[in-house]
Amino acid sequence: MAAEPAKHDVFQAIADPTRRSLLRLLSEGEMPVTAISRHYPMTRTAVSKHLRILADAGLVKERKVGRETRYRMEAEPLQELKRWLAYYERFWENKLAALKRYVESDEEGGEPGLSAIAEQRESRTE
Amino acid sequence: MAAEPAKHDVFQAIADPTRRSLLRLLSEGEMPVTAISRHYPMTRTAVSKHLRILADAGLVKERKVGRETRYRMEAEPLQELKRWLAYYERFWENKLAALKRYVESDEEGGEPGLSAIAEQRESRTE
DNA sequence: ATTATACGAAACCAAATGGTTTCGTGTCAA
DNA sequence: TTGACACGAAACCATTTGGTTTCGTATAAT
Repeated sequence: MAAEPAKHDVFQAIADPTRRSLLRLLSEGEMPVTAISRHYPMTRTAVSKHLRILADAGLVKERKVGRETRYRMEAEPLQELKRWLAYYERFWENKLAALKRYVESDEEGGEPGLSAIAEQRESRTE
Repeated sequence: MAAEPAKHDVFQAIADPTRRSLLRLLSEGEMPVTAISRHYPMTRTAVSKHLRILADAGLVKERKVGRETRYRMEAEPLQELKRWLAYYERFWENKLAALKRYVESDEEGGEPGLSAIAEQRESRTE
């Protein structure tokens, strides 16, 4: 019972720059298709298809008002992205913490655990 | 001077489920290509191409050791995703806060500002 | 009633994507 | 030195993607 079919997932939906832009635009409020498409250098139909993909991912909802279809953003599905990301945060946080220790100790001899960071900081100049 | 060419961006890189899985796998540690590809129902070459795309986005780094190429994860570029996401968090947080107020007040008459939530909670059974 | 507007569906197209097989090269092992 | 192993490059292929134009239909305006 329940649950959307979700033919397109959130990761795929936000992969396209135009769709990310659409999301941003709609975050300012509901808007009908023609008004939306005025912001883009492509046909209304193309924009409409992007909106469909966003809708499949649950990131926008449509509402018919007279002869127009108004779209609005739905941010909730982005929580999945946030959860996914949470797993990886510790990795860059560890590295930042290590870097901080390294800088504060201001020693030059690179301890083994920090080699990756040292390498990164030197990656310029051959 | 400086700055990666970044032919592939992070959003596109993580759009593919296989690549997300690769990232997860490599988060456990450095691994050579053949070992990596044993986890997937596709050829080593295919995996190699996914790794290339991840590398283009800066999400993995390679290191040659003897005849093998070992890959490791680099989480930092995911910070871009985090920053992107930060903009949208307030939207679902607002909604959650509104829902909380709604539930706690346990009134039945829907105030105008909460119509979207009411609608959402009733969306079944027409 | 007629015309104009707003939109989606359909058919179509070029390019990108995700995969394959085949082959060449560098490196380790006998 | 002769294999065997690890890998990437290249050529190729089917499907998906991002876009177009054309058309039909519902609603609003005259």
